[in-house]
Amino acid sequence: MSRSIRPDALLEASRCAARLFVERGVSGTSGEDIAEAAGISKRTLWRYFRNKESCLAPLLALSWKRFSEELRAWPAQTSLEDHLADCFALENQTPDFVRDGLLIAQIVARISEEPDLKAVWLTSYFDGEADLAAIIGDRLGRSAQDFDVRLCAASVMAATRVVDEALCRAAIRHGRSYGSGEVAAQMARAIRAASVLPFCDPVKPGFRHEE
Amino acid sequence: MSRSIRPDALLEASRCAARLFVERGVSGTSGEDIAEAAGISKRTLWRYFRNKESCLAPLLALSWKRFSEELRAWPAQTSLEDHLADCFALENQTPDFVRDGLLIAQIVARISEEPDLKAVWLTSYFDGEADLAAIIGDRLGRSAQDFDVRLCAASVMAATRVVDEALCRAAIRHGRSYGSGEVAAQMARAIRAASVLPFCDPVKPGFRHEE
DNA sequence: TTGTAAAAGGCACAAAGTGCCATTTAGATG
DNA sequence: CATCTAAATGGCACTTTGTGCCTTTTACAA
Repeated sequence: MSRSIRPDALLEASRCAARLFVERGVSGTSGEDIAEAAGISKRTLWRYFRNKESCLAPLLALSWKRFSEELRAWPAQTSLEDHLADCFALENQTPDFVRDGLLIAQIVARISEEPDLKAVWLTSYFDGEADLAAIIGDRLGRSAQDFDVRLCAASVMAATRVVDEALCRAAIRHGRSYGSGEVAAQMARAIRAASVLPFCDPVKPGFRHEE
Repeated sequence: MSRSIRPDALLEASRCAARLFVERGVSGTSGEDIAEAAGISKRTLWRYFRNKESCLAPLLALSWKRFSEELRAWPAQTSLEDHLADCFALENQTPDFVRDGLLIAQIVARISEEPDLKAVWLTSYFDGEADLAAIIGDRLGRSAQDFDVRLCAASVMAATRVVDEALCRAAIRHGRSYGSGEVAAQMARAIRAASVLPFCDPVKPGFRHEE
């Protein structure tokens, strides 16, 4: 009767919720369904998550975390295009990442019908803006609190979101399939366009952007 | 006992909810409180709104609608700076607009503590992106569905959001007060910076932006 | 005035979410 | 290994949120 220890039950529950939301929609899946699928009690479910929608948040946050860590590792001498091409190359992705990415893509393809999913999804981008500001700030030798850096981060995040949404919709709903190079190129183009500050090109260490 | 007819009970309920959320927080106000304040039954409240948070949506949507209508009326020969200065000038604002603006500012100043408010707030910006894309598209002689136009709209919306948030926080939480000219200038600067496409300067009728 | 369609209300009920306390579990310690 | 402890989980009663279904009221036209 004793179960094996689950090291990250919360994240696993988040994945279960995502799968159910995709299969049956949000209103079609109850808290009980999610708890059962995740192998936890309802009480624990509501301890993990504030409410039904936010069951998704940890999965989205993880996905952003993996991406933002790759951005953190962006060498100062490399252009955005080259770095993203490298990040998105399939051989550099763990199977876990790919599985989660597919799940998220299915969620994103549904946001126009599911206002609750849309809300968590938007929130996760918003929450990522501070990280992105830190990355951009580092690259430019500026503070992450600098207003222009925050502005730039918000713009770039919005661009990322628009591309994500467009690609997910096209892929899931219209069966369009994308090579990793194509994804990297589209993303790089959008990010570059949305960059108020010049962080996309190779920068010298110690470089400091002038107003 | 017969009450006067309320022409826009839903919007009024939205304002009541906003006031209560500001006074007592979201979790501190029940559906019953909102219904009572708005003078409607609980049943009607839940017909008006999908859930507690989204009670705010109509107020936020109205505020965006008023702003987007001013942007729609932006003469092609006027620069962004001049037009915004005009829009924000106090003598051009109805008392209603000002009252709602103050209420919204109080909400926005609280979003960091209220995840549910944050979610509706972000959603309302997202929902406005299509309008903004239409406005930008018109100004540039491009389609609102054009990918670059949507990208630009999303970027500009993000910039608007960052400025809104910064000003509301500074005003409400730190007692900073802004003249309408100052607000217009900050907003114009951020929007211009975030503009991927050149829609901020006077454009000739029939002008068509080249890739 | 009466007819009528839409909006609002009442009420019972389902689902979401919390408070409180008992139980289990993972380690630490002797 | 036995035992102790703090944290995580579960159970259960209860509140709040939200819906289904039906009745009543309201606006307005004929």
